[in-house]
Amino acid sequence: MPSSTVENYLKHILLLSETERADELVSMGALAVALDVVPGTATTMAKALAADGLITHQPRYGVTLTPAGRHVALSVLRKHRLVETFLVNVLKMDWAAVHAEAEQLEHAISDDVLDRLDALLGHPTTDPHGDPIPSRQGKLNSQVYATLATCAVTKSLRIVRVTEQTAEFLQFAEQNGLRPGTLVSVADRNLAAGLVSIKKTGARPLALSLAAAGKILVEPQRH
Amino acid sequence: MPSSTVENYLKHILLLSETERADELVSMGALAVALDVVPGTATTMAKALAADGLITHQPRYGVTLTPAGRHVALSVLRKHRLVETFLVNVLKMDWAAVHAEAEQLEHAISDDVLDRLDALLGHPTTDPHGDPIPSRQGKLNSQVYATLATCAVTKSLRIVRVTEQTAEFLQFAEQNGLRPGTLVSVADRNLAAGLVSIKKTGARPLALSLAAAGKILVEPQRH
DNA sequence: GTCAGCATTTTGATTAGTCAAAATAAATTC
DNA sequence: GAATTTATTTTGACTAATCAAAATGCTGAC
Repeated sequence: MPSSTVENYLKHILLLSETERADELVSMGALAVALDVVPGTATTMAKALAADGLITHQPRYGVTLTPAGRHVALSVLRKHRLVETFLVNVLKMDWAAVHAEAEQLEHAISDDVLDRLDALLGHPTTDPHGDPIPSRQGKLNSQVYATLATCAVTKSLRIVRVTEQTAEFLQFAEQNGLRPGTLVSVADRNLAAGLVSIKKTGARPLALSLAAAGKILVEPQRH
Repeated sequence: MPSSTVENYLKHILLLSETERADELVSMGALAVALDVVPGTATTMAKALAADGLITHQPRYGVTLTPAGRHVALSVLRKHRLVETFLVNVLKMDWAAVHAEAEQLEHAISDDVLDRLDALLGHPTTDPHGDPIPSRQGKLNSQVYATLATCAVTKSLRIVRVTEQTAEFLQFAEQNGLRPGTLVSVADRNLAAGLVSIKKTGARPLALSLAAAGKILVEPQRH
């Protein structure tokens, strides 16, 4: 069994390689920041994971997951997102609090318990933040969506995902009703000022920084 | 936060001191066996826990929990038993499998999640094996029951608890319908042969070793 | 009362994961 | 193309938890 530490490294390598444009290596710097360790620690761990065949390490350039490493990472991510879904849907926990809980539970839950949880929840495909849940077979829907920072202005949009884990941001989103499923439109975008103004039907406009708007993924509203 | 290792030491000290007659010290030998480490490791850890004020250590004689240590131990035990109850009652898992699962989850679950689980389950006072669940305030019902090895013969009895964690024994008990709540009577007890013969109403008698019978706690049947 | 047997403690070593800080290599600037 | 900046790697050290095996100290038998 991989340790929780190993699971965390692999999970974050997966998440970082999703963020970067395809088949880019994940840098030691980015990995160290994600795991909150000094860069030297990330290098040491990278060598150990490479020796175990879980990642490939191109010294000085970065790492990628091997199939074996990706398999572990997807399993951890599936646990994380199903646990989050359970905590919100069944235990009625706050959207903003569940990430921290799931960080712990994802390493303690067995495949058997996970399967039962999955069935109890009705085999969901996304978690409460709209993040896709890897399938049991390890398939991860990584569809590319527009964000409130990049989509066309005034179009009728549906929020599909909020890609930010901090309780702070999620609380803000919650309070302003910016959850997956919510219908919004972009009223105005001012690149110079770095501001996006969005509007929920029947509510007053809300200003977001471009950075914040970029965390909210949307699709054209379906009818 | 105490590490999982520390939590496990404290939990097992609590469990061992429940087993022993009151206010006996828990020996390093017993502790080492319970935690599956060599005795020297238990000694080393005992000194560390004593330095942290979680136990008192009488060198060469044994250890007991301080109030602070007992508090941690009870919290872990509460998590363990509520998780077991959840796994059996909600996820419909097998009686025999849940102990191993709960060993992991007890260290990963927060107090907040635990409270919600407790409410979801309707604030149970015992887990599926009949083991008492410590209250949120840290009260542990440690009522002393007779066992099938010690109770009067032919009396009408109700099983209240099965004090054995191994999947093997629990599977055996399950298959023979020896769960908490089941009504049984002791048909015969042969101390020389070390055998107890028990009988469920409307079933044929079942032979148990004295050791096995001693794991099954009973009370006089209530009407 | 001495000694053998046993549990406990001590000692020295190991592994996983980490940090601080020095050394090195790559990229950027001029 | 040399020099500076920046990222990465290396080195040495530390902590938590563990084991193997030697040393110690109770305890009960004689």
